[in-house]
Amino acid sequence: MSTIGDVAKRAGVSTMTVSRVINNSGYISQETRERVERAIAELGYVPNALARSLRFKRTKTIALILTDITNPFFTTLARGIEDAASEQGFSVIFCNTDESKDEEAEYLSVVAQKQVDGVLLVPASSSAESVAFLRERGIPCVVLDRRVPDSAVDTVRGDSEAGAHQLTRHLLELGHRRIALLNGPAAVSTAADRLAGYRRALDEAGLGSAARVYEGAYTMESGYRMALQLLADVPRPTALFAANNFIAIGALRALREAGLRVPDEISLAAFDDLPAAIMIEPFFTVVGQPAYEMGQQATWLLLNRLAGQGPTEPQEIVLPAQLIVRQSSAPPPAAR
Amino acid sequence: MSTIGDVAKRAGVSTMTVSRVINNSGYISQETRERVERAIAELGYVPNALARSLRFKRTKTIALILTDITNPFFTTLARGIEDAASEQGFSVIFCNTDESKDEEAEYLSVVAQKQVDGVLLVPASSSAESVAFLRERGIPCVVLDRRVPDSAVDTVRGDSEAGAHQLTRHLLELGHRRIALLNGPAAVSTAADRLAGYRRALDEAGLGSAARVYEGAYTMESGYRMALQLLADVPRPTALFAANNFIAIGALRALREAGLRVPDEISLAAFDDLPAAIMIEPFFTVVGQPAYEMGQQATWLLLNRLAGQGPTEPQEIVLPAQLIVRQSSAPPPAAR
DNA sequence: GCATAACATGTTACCGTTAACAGACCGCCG
DNA sequence: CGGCGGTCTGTTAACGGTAACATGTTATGC
Repeated sequence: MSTIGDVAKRAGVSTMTVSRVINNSGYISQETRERVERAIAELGYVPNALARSLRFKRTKTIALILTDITNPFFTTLARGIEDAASEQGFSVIFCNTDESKDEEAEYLSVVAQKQVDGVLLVPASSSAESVAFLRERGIPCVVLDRRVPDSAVDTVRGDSEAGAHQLTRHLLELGHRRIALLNGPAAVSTAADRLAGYRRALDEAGLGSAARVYEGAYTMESGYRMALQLLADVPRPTALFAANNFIAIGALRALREAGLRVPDEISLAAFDDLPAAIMIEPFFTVVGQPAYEMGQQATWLLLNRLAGQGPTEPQEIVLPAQLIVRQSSAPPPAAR
Repeated sequence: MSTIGDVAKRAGVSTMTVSRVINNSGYISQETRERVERAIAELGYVPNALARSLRFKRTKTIALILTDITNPFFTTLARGIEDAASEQGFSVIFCNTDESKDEEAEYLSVVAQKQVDGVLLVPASSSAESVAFLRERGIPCVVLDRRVPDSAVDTVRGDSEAGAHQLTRHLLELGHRRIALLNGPAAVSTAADRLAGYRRALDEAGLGSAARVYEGAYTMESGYRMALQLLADVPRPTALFAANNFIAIGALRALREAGLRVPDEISLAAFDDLPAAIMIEPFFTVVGQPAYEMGQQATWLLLNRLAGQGPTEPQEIVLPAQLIVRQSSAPPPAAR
C-alpha cells in the first residue's frame, strides 16, 4: 500500500501538502490540489489510520464483548450496536467469551492494546474486575444487559426483575401453583434479578414456600438437564419458567422426550423472545426485551461519552420488558 | 494509559530494556526483569498495538463484511470465523452492508485505512470491483458464500447448484409438476446457482417449460410479496422453493394469510437451514449449509495466506449442501 | 594474562501522519 | 517604498514501539 510520501513524490510536493489536501486544512492552490488528487487516485492511496490514531489517540473503533453472538438476543443487540456505531464512523470489533471470565480478561487485554476508544461489555460474571481494568486504563465502558457491583459504571439493561414478576404472575393467574424456575448462573445479575422477580410474585400470592429453583447455565444443554431433573420431582411442577431462550429450547426438548404436551400437560414460558423473523410458529409465551434498541442506546451513550457530551454522572438505563402471551402457557391440567 | 517510556522511567532503565522484557527477546538480567515487571504491574501498562502495527505492518485484525448478521446463516458463519480467528490471536471487525454496494465500498475503504491484515467478504453484488480494490492495495481476501467474476480470488461457499437440484428433485419425486422458485436477486451468485440447479432438475424431468421463477430479494418482505404474486397465478403452483430462509418465512406468512395449509394444500421448501437451536418445531424441509464450518475454513484459508502458507493458486472450496426433509413438503393435493 | 565470546544495556533511526513553526511570495496600504 | 497580512509550501518533531547497531562488563579458554 502506498503512503503519503509516495503520493507526495508523485505530485512533486511535500507530505505536508498532501496531508492538507486529504484533510482539507490550511491553504492549497487549486492547481496543487488537483495534482495531489490525481496522484492519490493513480496510486489508489488510502491514508494509514494507524499512524493517524497514534497521533490523535483515537481509533474510531469500539469493542463489543459478549457471551455468544449466536444467541438471537445478542445477535439483534449486536446489529443495533453496529448500525449506531457505523453511522458515526466507528468500527466494531466483536468477541465471544462463552461466559468465561478468562476469555473476557483475555479479550479486554487485546482490545486495550488495540487502543479501542471504548468498550461495550456483556460481563461474563458479576464481578467488578473487568470494569476496574478498563477504568484504570481510562477506557470508557458501557455495561450491557447485566449489572456489575460497581455503581460508577454506565449500564443499559432490560428490567429482568419486573419482567420475571410479570411472567410469574401470568402463570399464577392461569392457576398454576407449582411453578419451577429454570435459572441461569447465580453469578449473573440477570439470573439474580429474574429469581427476585419470580420470588416477589410468589410471595405476593402467598406462595413463597412453593418456590422451586433450579440453577444452571444459559444454554440448551443446561435447560435440558434441569428439565429432566425437575420431571423426576414429586409432585411435578405444572409450569416451567425458563430464564432465557436457550434454556427454554433445551427444556422443551426434555418435555417432548418425556411425552408431555405443551401447554396441555405442562406450561412453559421464557425470558427473551426469539426474533419474529425466526419464529415460524409463534409459539412461546415470553417476556421480550428490546434488544436492538438496547444496543443502539448503549452505543449512543458510549459515543457521547467519547465526545465528552451528556451528563457526567454514570447512567443506568433500564428498558422495559414486555410480556407476550402465546401458545405455550395455559391453565394447569387440574384446573380445567 | 501509560507508555513504555513511563515504565522505563519507573524501572530506571531504557525503553529498549522494557521492550526486551515484554517480548522476551535478547538478554536481560533476572534482577532488571523483575524491576521492569513490577513497574509494568504497578502502572497497569499494556503495550500500544498501534505503534507496534505501524512498524510491523500487521494489525492481527481481519474484517468480516457481510450483508446482515441477523440472518442466522451469517450469525453462525460469523461465530465460526471469530472462533477460528481468536484462536490464532486475530480480532474481527464486523460490518453489515444490507446488500448495498455503496455500504460495502464504504466499509472496504474504512478497513483498508485501518490496515486490516485481510478481509472476509460476502459480496453484496456479483461484481469484481471490491475484490479488485483489495487486490490493488495488497490486502488478502477470501470471498464467502458467493462467487464473483474473478477467477483469481479465494472462495469458500456452499454448493448452491447441487443443493437446489436436490431440493427440486425432492419436490418432483413427491409428484409436484408446478414448482415455483422464489429467488433472490439475479446479481447474487447464489441466486443464479440456485436457479441453475432448479432448472437442471426440471430439464432432467422433461419439465423445462414448467419453470416459474420469481425474482426478488433475500428478505422476508420480498418472500411475502413474491408469494402473494404467485398465489394469483392460474394454475397455481403446488410447491414453492424459497431460495433462502428469510424468503421462506415471508412466503409462509403469505400462505397462512391465504388460508393455505402447509404441506397439505401447498408444499414449501427452502435453502438455508435455521439453526437447530431455534427451530422450536422442526418444520421446514430445507437444504442446509454447514455455516460454522464455512466460516472456519474461510478463516483458516485467509490466515494461512497471511502466514504465507498453503498453495499459491487461488482456492475454491465448495462445501456440500444437505437435503433435510421435514414436514413442510408432501405430495401435491391432486396426487393423494 | 589476554583475546574472545557471552551477557547486559543503551542510542539511533524509522514505521506514516500531522501540529507547530518557518519561510517565501504576493498585493495593498499609508 | 517599507511593512503588514494573506496565501502557499516546506521542515521539524512527536505519537509509541522495536530492529540494528554500539558499548560496556563479565566469564571463558588456552
